[in-house]
Amino acid sequence: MSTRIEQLCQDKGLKMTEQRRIIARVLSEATDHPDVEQVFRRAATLDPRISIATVYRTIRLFEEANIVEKHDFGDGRSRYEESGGRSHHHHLINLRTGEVIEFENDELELLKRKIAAQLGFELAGERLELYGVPLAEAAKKKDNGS
Amino acid sequence: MSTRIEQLCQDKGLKMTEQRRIIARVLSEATDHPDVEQVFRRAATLDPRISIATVYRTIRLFEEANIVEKHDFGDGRSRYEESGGRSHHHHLINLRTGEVIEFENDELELLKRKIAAQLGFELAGERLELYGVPLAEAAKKKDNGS
DNA sequence: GTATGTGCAAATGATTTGCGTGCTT
DNA sequence: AAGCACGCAAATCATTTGCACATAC
Repeated sequence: MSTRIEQLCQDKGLKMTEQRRIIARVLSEATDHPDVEQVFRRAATLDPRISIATVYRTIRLFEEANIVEKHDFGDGRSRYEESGGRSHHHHLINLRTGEVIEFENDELELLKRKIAAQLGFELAGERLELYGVPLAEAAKKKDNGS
Repeated sequence: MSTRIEQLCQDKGLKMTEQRRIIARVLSEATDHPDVEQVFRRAATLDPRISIATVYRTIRLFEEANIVEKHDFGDGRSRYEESGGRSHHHHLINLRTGEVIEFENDELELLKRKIAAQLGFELAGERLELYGVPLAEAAKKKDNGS
């Protein structure tokens, strides 16, 4: 009983192998949004007897089990993060630096559902990223609400 | 001077070849969100002396010139549509059927900008798709606003 | 013990690119 | 005429998969 992910795996009756444990740990500890290659490298550091194929397979497994979320930030590869690691949020990508900023917004959550409902759907998933340029490289002292 | 796209190409000083004209036309006339393969097939119908490599090159060219927008609806390939063809809109994908429904929502537009501004950014781009399941296969008679 | 997972390397699928030739300006 | 564009086929890149072996339950 270490990672929340390990728990979920057992709950779902998945075999808990050493490599899955490692990958679960890497994903749990990540504060960024690593791609498969990065997960692989971090995992290989903890245990070299791991192959990138397994990382792909495991991440896909976790994804299908809703244990991790897949993101696409525009570069070629897919990025991942533990679902529910923090509360529901979205990402804003700084186009100058590539930095990924997380945000959450209740109004937005309501609005998305409302829009889906108006179209006759129940919201089952979404993809939402904002891309922005700094308002003024120096004018960022307004986080308090100005 | 036929398509708006052709205009833009000339304005940008791009050579206007027959294949570019064809591809421009296909994209202009599309009411769906074709992938490269589909654009290729439609273009090849109009003029068989066109290769998929050219379609890739041309679509990428158009994309970089902000003439078309790229979308990713979850299946492997990228989908395209003419920018500004209609007003600014987003997409809701019906998870049951794969159908793509376009919608626009002013409240959402304002909210996105507001969120970006609060984080210290000017909104420069975004990616937003909703995925939904029909509320009830039959309860879709509510398009009028109920 | 048996089903399932893993490593490796080859396969795949979308997209890109080098090269020699053709067409637009 | 000169440069950019095209077609073709080979190359890339991320991701998937077949197969023989290893491991969790």
